[in-house]
Amino acid sequence: MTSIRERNTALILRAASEEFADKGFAASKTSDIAAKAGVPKPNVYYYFKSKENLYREVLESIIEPLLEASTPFNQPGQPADVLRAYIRSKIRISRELPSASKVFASEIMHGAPHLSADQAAQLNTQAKHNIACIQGWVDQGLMAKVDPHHLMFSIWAATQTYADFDWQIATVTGKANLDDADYEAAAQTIIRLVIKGCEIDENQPSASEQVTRA
Amino acid sequence: MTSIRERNTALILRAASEEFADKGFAASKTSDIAAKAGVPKPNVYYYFKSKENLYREVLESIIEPLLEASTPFNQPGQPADVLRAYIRSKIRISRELPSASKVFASEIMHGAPHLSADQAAQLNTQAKHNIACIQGWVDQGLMAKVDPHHLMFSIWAATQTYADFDWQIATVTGKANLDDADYEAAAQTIIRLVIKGCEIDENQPSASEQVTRA
DNA sequence: CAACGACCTGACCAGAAAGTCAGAAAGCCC
DNA sequence: GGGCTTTCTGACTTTCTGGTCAGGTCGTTG
Repeated sequence: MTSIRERNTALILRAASEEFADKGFAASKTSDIAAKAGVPKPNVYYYFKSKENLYREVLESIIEPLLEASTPFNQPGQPADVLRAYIRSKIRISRELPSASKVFASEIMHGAPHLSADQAAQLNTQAKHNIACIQGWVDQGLMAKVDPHHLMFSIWAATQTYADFDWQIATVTGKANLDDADYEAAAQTIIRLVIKGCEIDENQPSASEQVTRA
Repeated sequence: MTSIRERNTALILRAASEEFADKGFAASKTSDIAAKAGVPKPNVYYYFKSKENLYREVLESIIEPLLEASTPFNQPGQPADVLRAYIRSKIRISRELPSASKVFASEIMHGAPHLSADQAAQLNTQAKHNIACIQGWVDQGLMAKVDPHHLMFSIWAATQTYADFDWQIATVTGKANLDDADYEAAAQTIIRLVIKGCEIDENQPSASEQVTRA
């Protein structure tokens, strides 16, 4: 029974997520994390060797969900269905793991200095796969000729923003917290922009037709 | 001739922008900023009273450009034209003021603790105006019934991302820096998503027609 | 050219926060 | 209950960095 260990590490990890998300790595104090977790500071060092180590573990906790969000791209499906599922996954992450999401965003914003080469490679590989997948659809004439890189950047940004810039969203909407309906509206708006934006233009030849004519 | 002062404050301000953008407020050292600006540390304190003060000035430098980007909403125009102009302004800011943009994003991400009430109010007022403007278009049947809040969030996010998450963009595209063509492609992609997403659906009654029938 | 203020400098200080440690307490297993 | 490991504790050290200061230099203006 290492239930004490499990309990405490979980407690510390959660407190650390919130603290790092709130203030950033450098501005977060281990003593505050300890206080928030309800344990004495030396225990934080007992379970995690250092502040940086603790930070890395928080960061790691978001990598898997992030990779998992891309599963729609790893299975066969129509462009619209895949994109819809992907957007919903990303929105769900923003909603359910807001702190880890923010920590990740902050990490990326500062050039990912704590991300391991392996983690970066994993994320990058998946991203490139998704982009290649979209490029494939474009080439097959299944969707309009939209730049897949920029399309992905927009989707990432639009979905992440609900975690990262929650203050701005709260200020503008006047609601401290978004509810189910708000997240549904957010998902639908982004899905609409993406799906409509990817629809093949009526009075324009599709990519495959162009190829045939060339 | 206070040209010495002007020169040095500009030098320090630029160095500070980059440093704060790169590492965040807390992780930035005034000694590093001084070194990057090519002046001794006490001079930083001579021209700016404190680190926080310096940070606030950097932050302030982005407020005006940000407000200015909304000018398309303050003049009459067709929805598509206004949105197009707005997106291009925002992309331009991301490109031309990447450091200040990042500092601003980071500030918002952490709950805007250094933003003055006045600055927050200004930004908020403008944001609400833009959203009301879009809502007006929807009500007049000039565009599809898209939630204006979420539309704005998506536009903000999609355009900001080129400054904030430049590392990710560099990693995925494999280019250290985006060139003119890349920014043009980015703008066009976002514009396409937004314009197509806002187009009135053919086989759906517009808002004004609905009102007439009601 | 003198004198006044703006500007520069290296050495210094104070406080805060990361990290440590020796030993006490609590669990756990036989 | 005895002995082992895990967990806890408060007091301590160390390092780092924001901020200061006394005095020097420069440059501008009468």
